[in-house]
Amino acid sequence: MSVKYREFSGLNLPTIEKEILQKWEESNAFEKSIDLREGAEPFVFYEGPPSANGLPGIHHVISRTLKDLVCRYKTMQGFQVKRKGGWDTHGLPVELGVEKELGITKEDIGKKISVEDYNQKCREAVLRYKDKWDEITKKMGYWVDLNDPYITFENNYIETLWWMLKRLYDKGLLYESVSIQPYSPGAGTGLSSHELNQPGTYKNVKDTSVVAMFKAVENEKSKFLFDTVGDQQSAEVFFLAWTTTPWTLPSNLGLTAGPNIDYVLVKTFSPYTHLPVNVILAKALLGKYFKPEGENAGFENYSEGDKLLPWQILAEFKGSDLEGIEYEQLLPYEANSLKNIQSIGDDEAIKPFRVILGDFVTTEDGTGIVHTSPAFGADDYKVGKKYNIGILTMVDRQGKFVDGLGEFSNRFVKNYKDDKSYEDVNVDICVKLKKENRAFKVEKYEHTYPHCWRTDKPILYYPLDAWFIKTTALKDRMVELNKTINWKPKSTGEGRFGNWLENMVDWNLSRSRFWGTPLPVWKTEDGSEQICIGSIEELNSGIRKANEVLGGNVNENYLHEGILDLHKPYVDEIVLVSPTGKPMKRVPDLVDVWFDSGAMPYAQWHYPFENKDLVDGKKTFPADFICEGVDQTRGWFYTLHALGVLLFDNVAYKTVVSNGLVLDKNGNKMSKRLGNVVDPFQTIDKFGADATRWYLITNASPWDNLKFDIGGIQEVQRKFFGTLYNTYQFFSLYSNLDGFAFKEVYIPLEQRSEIDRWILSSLNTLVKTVTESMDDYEPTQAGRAVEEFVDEHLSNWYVRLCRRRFWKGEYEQDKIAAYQTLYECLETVVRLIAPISPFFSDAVFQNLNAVTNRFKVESVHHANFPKSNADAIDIALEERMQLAQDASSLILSIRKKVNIKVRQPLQKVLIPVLNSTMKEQLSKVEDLIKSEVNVKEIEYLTATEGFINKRIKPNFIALGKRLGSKMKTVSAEIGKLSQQDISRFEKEEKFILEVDGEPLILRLADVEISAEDIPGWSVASKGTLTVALDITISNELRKEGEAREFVNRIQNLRKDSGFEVTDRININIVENERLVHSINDYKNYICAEILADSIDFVPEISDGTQIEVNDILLKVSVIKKA
RNA sequence: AGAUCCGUAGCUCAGCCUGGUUAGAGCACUACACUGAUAAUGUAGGGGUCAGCAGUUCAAAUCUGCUCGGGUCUACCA
Repeated sequence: MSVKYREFSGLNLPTIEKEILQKWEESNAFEKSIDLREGAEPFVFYEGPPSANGLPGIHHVISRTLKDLVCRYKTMQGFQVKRKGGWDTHGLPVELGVEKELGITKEDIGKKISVEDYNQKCREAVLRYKDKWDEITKKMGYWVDLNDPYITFENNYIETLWWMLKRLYDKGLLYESVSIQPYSPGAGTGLSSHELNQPGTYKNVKDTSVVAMFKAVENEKSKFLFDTVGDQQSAEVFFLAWTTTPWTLPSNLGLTAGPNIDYVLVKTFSPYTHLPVNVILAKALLGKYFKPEGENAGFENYSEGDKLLPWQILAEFKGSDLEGIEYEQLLPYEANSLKNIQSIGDDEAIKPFRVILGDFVTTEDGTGIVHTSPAFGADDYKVGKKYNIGILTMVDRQGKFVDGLGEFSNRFVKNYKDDKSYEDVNVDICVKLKKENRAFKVEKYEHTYPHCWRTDKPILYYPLDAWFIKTTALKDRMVELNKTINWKPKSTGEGRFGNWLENMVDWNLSRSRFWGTPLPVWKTEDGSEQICIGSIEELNSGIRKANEVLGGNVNENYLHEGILDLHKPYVDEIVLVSPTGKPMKRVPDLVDVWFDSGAMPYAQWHYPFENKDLVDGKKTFPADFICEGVDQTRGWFYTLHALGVLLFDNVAYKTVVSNGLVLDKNGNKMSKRLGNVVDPFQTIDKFGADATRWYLITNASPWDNLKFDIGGIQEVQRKFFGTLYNTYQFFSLYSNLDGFAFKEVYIPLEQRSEIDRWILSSLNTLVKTVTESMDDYEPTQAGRAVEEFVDEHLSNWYVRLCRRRFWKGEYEQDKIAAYQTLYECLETVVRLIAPISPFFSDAVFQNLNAVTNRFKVESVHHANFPKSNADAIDIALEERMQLAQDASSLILSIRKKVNIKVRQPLQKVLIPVLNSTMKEQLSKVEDLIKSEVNVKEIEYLTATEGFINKRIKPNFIALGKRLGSKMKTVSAEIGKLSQQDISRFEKEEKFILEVDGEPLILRLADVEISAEDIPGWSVASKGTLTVALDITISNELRKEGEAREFVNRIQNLRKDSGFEVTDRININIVENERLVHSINDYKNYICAEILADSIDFVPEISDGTQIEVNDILLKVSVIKKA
């Protein structure tokens, strides 16, 4: 037996990991883990591509740990798990980073720097931190294939995107429309939601707000209003509508009411003109404009100076009653005439200036009637479209009013030019309305409003042309298929994602940026003809055709080789030709980067131009599993799902795990600003990837937010890895001495001792638990179960109780059984934890396997996951071991209380047994208890009246159901039972209780009886288990105790002297009256324990050591035999 | 504003789905013990209005509703 188990010199996870990493690299362990499963059933995993233009953070480590552990687990379960990596390379963050670096703004692109150069910069920037990413990937033990990653800016990738876009186009799911988007007149550009969410964009501002009065037209529809008003002098009826942006009023086309909101018609006076008026507003908002004491008061006596406005409700009705009522245009000018409105929309059916209905109306602010200008609000636009009230954009892209608006023409709606003499046009509009009896209330209103992060000016919501994917067309199918997806946690799928699907709007694909996938749509100048390109080949033939048809130098740079780069500016230089022979230019839009990532299932394989079968043959589609942060719910999870359903009528993933955020230890979000960002490199270097991974996984469920605390990693390192390490060290120490290499036949379970069968039973139960948890994507449960096993069962019970078996005696059956058992536990545990902590598990596995060669693999990651052996599981055994642990713990606590150390043997323990099962269970573990607590015998007490005091209490679960409300009375009655009653109850197994004059028959199952006390003994109890300890120390016991103390002291001396465990010794003791009997009586025992060949009492020792045994001092010398 | 997750010991978390009468564990703290696993370990102790309020129930940490606090996502609107 030349090969020995390698013994670690100390637990240093980072060092072990470096070593393992090197081995993995040398042996291509990752590639092999896939190759070894060639032909096996695939388990499909998609890597959500990170963007390498930022540094990896600790939050990347958690989601990658989750991905990695699932993939490793599935591999060990026999699946082939290919893991193609990828890089997300397009998009705004990249562009902003480059702009910052170059010190330019969007406007400079094409001026100070050409689009070509700019995009080149972006291309260089996207993989700026690739090295850092590769490093963290390696160090954290994330196995992913980065040799052949998909990169979203590559032509092949973009070509697949084009193919997809064309398919959508052909299906009629890609269309152009206006959408109302945040727009910065100062910067002259639309803003993405990302830009709008920059810190500090939402500012508290005071705006001039106005409640405007829209005069209702009297006709058949509005008759019921005017009837109520009667023939007052001024029979005018006004709708009140509030706005904080008076500049939108010239563009007003409708008034939106809530169909179920209660409205009232109120007779009152205008606070400004003091003319009698009748106004309509939501009933719930009356209090905002009218004082209670003004109701029905003094209309006749009202005069201009009066503070109190008299008012009276004339009628009450629902919003739905108002639908269709017309009103006079508030600010009519040339530019916003009905004729113009209809000609803008090219539709004579457009009918503005009506009351329409919308669900978005609330009664929290304003009047409950919303002034609606479809150009300047998304809700307005939507409802306006539904009612076909047209659209007016009376503000140009610079942020000023257009011509034809009288005195307001060409005035900026906000001070976009930093004009010192700027006068707020909103105020002037309000003044005009006041004068014309069209304003009911004008005031400054404070609210938050988004500002452009670049110009610091308030943004406008502005209609811009954009391309959309008609996701709403397949909404039902998306909802339906979502129900088949296994969401972890479930609530995210049903709640956050489900709601999102229910409220889906069409996907706005357009981005007016530079670095991204160009939308492959070309249009003729008049827009009458357009074409969507679906491949490079199609584009190249279009290039040639256009040159042939249009002649001249059209596309001359692209005739020879075709297009080489599918980005701007090149694609924009291409002119195509329409069927009717007109030139077509590309629409300038880029595609939302989320389309890039949502397309990765297909684009990563350049589908359908290559690898067609991978997708069509369902070999790599859909994914069995994906995992990202919960913030991806409406990002990647959505786009994957949308494209999967839209294009393939299939889910894109079967299981999705959305992990929570990583917060700092105080629960704050990590941010550079706060300086609380955890550097994953430092953490891993210091504590090791395994401890970090284990901590991240076991500390909280993946979907809960994690409060990241370095202290927690230290704890994991010490508690879990330290314990496992110690257990392994213990094993290797002794098996190296004994030469155990698992060469002997596997000893059948029935021939092993109780404790061996117990730990193996627990082990198999553990395997079952872990497998179930992992299958259910609950790694936290799995990890915690292993922790408990290693700590509580394996280390603190099995090894502690079995230590002697390893170091004492010959290498025979029982010892071999112990080795086999402990070995099996270690070998199984490391395979169980391999997915979570890939390094340490592999180190231990390889150390074990190097000696025994039980697995014909190089790495734990090539081994199979353990399978639970149901035959090895013995629930009764596990229960009685628990009983033994509890009993021991109780006895030790008594020893502690009366201050008798464990080395002092005691004679007897009494344990009252409540039934025969309990006695049977206890007697099977009797020896364990006795040796653990150093007691000679255990006596079982059966119900002997007077000796044991018993306690009885109702079994609430059983009785509660039966008794219901009588429970309280019965509970009290049971509590009153005497010791005699309880005995009789136990003997007869039933008891009749008088409750409210009625007999109630109780069975034993209806109550819980426990032993409480044994008068005259030292007792302790836990649950139904009670123990009593005989604490008298006889002379014989005292001597044995002293012998044991003596052994202990000598063992310490051996250790201090640096003797080997196997060295034999001779001992001389200076004669000592008080201990001579103890030592002589137990000489054989002592010699056996301390490996002594002789113990002699001598008159004097020259250079001995002073030791102490139970306060007795004596001098000894220990001599190692040569 | 809506959706969702979370709130249990000083800290990190179990328990909640399926309600049952002394609410657990680890860490930390205190004291004692142990010392052929020792960068360990055992025993004991203090420490809780289970965020708050209300409801359902014989019985609520557990079920329901509301409120408060924290996080995230979406939206930001007259």
